Amino acid sequence: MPTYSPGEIADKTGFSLDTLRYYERIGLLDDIARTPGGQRVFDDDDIAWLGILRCLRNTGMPIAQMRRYADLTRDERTMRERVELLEEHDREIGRRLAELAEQREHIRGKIRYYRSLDTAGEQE
Amino acid sequence: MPTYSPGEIADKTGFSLDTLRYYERIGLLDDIARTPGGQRVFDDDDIAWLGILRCLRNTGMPIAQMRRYADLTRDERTMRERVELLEEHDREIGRRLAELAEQREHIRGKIRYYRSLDTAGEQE
DNA sequence: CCTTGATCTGGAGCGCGCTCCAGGTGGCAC
DNA sequence: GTGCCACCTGGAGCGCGCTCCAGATCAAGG
Repeated sequence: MPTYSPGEIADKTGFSLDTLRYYERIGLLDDIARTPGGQRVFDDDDIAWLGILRCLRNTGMPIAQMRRYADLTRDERTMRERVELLEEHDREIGRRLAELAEQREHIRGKIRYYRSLDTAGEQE
Repeated sequence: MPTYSPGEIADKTGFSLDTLRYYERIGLLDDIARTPGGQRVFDDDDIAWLGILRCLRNTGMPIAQMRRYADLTRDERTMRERVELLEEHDREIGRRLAELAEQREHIRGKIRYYRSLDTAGEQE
């Protein structure tokens, strides 16, 4: 299995080195392998997990909830709870999509309004 | 034209009293009328403006950009720039909608995966 | 070896967007 | 008048999610 240095992982995942260390500190990331000298060594499983974190993060999940999810993944018997957590998050995303789309219409209405004024003003 | 106390406005707009004062301090809100004694008095125009702010904020516009928009509305000759600002924001919303929808699919895939494991596990 | 650049640690600091506080004033009901 | 609650001001504080720093160590090339 290939391994990667922290710098490579920062490039691949888009998380900064500081963020990777921060995530490890707060328990979002655990058991990152180390060289005998203490430098971190990542593998493809770590990349996959970071991909999940990136996805949850980008969809607005708070860190506290991601930690809860991370904790659940440490116990094999928590499939049900993981599904519940993700489903609640999915519903949250649904609400945000709906709100965003609705508010977008207001903004577009505003744009049309300005455009109409602008056109009217250019008639001279 | 009816007028409203700060408390009524907080109720109507969902902004807290502190946030209303904060918005006035940083220049998102100006010329709020006052009683002779110095208490704020809002009117329907203020409510409309706060509605716009609420919309921009709910769609993730940073305060710095809302300030820029607020500044533009103080000059009649800035219709073009206002439209540009709103259109850029509209595009930003579009990007966020697309990203949210895409990542949601990943999460749903994850849910389906857990579900399949769960069902398999229940066969005993 | 020695250099050089990547990485290590613990802890302080930051930017955003509010939120809270102390101490004082306004204004309406009684 | 007198309560009493709403509201005022300036400024400090907070929660989140990183981000930066100092000073030390590691690892690979020459």
